[in-house]
Amino acid sequence: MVAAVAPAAPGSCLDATPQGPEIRAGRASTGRLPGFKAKRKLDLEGMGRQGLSEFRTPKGKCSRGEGLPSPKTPKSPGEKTRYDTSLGLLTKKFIYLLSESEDGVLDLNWAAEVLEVQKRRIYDITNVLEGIQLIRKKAKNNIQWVGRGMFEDPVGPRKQQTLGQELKELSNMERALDQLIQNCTLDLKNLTEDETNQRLAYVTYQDIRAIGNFKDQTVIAVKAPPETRLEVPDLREDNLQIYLKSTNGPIEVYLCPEESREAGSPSQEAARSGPGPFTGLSSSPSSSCGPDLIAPPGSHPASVLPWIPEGKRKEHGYITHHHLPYWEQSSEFTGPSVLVSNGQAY
Amino acid sequence: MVAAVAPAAPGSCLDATPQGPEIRAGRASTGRLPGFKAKRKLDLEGMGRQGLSEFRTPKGKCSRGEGLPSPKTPKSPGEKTRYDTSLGLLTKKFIYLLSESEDGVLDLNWAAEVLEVQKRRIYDITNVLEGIQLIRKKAKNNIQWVGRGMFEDPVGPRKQQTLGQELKELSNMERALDQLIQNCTLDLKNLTEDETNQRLAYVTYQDIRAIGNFKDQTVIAVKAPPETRLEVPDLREDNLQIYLKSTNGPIEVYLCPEESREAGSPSQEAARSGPGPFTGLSSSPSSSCGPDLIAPPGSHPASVLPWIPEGKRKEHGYITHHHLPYWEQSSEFTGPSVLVSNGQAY
DNA sequence: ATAGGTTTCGCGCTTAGG
DNA sequence: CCTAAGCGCGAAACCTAT
Repeated sequence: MVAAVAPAAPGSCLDATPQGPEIRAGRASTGRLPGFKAKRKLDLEGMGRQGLSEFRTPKGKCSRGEGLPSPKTPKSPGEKTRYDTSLGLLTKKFIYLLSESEDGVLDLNWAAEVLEVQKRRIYDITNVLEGIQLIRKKAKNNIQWVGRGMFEDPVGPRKQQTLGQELKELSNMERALDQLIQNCTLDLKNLTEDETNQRLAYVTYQDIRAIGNFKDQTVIAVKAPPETRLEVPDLREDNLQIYLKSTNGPIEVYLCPEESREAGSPSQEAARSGPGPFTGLSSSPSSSCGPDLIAPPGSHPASVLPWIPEGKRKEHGYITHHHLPYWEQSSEFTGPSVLVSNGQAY
Repeated sequence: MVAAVAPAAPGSCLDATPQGPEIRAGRASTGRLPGFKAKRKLDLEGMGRQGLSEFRTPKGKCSRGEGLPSPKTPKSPGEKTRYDTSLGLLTKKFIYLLSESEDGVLDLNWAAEVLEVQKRRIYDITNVLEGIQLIRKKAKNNIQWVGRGMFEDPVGPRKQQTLGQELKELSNMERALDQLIQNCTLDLKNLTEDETNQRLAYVTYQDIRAIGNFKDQTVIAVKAPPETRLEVPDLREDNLQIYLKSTNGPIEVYLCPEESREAGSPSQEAARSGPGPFTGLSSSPSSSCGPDLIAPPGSHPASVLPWIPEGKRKEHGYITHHHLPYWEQSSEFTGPSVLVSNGQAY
């Protein structure tokens, strides 16, 4: 359609015996006059808008930082140097055109026209680009850009699509789960805020002790205001420290003693303080107000703190959380009601 | 050196009148017999190890998922179809070779030999690849792969190097800081473990209250065994819950009352319990053992818990952390001694 | 410079394949 | 019969060596 060597209009000043390479005898078999490309079409055809001009012949010296060799031979102004028609430059132009059109689709014929080259050359480019899969044949005379090709990370188009699919599915899954979580949260909130429920929302000493996981464990219940922070720096074994901070109110902590031991003599074991890691505060026979809320260092499963008195159960709501806006982006330490037990998060 | 069309040894069975395309009269100017590529070298030359064989002629149908058109014409077994010699396939092989050699340098002559193609074709490839700057001419007959070319994200080689540099510097910085942290930790550990220091390592009620940050804040000191876990789920504002778990021992919590208020009547404000978020446990006038270690919901800066009695200071070591092995990979909640205050981590 | 040798590679003939 | 592309001639661009 486009290509085909024009027989040279018999009167064109351009074709009239140019000073191109002397017409060698050889290869004359085909009626084709060497030198000068005869196709031009007429030059109109808006050609790719602006840009693209930056690819023009680097006439003067042109400080070519990288890329193509560096076009020597500034030669005569009207002549097109070899560089001007090089595949490399042409490729750049081609890629440029490709980048222009969003959706990365490009018509080869149009490209050939705009770039003023034989279609043949375009094929050279597309073939290679297809090889590295940066491009794909979309239809006749139509190719399409395809992101990242093989290199960089060897994800074939197959794998690529597979992963894309998987990603989409996982996203949906996540959204669904988020929805569920939100629902649950809301339900819980409503359940909790209900006046009726509030009266009954509590746990007794035994309730907690009854939980299997708490068997032979030290159980401490802590109530702290919103935004309370806790930190347990890991020093070395044997000892442990925790930093707690609260802005919005006091923190309450209850040590839940084991049911098995005779409940009622909490301070009994507390006296048995020894040279453990907690020799400090814990072992001090507090003097200010009654029994310290402390268990001695040596006796792990022991406990000495007052718990919710059985008779008063009605009054105590353990699961009383409400709304609090989270300024905190760290979702780690925000929220109401804390129940600390052993190892596993609960 | 390598290329150059071999004039065909006058006796080679291969070149002796091959059945290639009939020798057309035209273009005979140059003494060159068409058909068959005359170069072969001898086929030895280990050729790029294994691999590459996967690029061989897709003889049978070959379920070609993507990429090149799909080579029809299984044709006669000995003949090379047009697909076999296509630029696209060749490019793939070429890129493969390139990927083989680390450092991404490749000798074009060698490539031409291995791939069994005329050098000319290699040039077609390199020119295009150079165009998109995926490749760079390193030297004569030598090109080099260059990561990500223009598209994808326009990070020029300049920017790239800059970022690389920055990355390295930051890594060093990080290492240095880690070192410092470790030093500090060690120092602190030694300081703490020293018998002499242990006797004096404590803080008094006033000491803490004296800290500027704690002005008008509720301060709670918590001592918990290693591996104690705490969680403060973020529900909604206004309310807060904390979950605490400890396997290795009891947790101790002290509420540090404000100095300003007359110290001595801790239970005073405690009685003023109201319908706040902490109506539950906190407001209950505990019956089991003296005053509850709780502050009422409404009065934030209030406190009611017993603190370290002034007279006993000597006994109490607040900063008594020792070694504890961390099974936990989550370095969040592991370690001894906790001091909780307001918002900012401390 | 000039000549001779290489390496690159524009260019378009020719043809496989639909 | 026409498009897509393999293919290779031979010139330009590069190198030495004279």
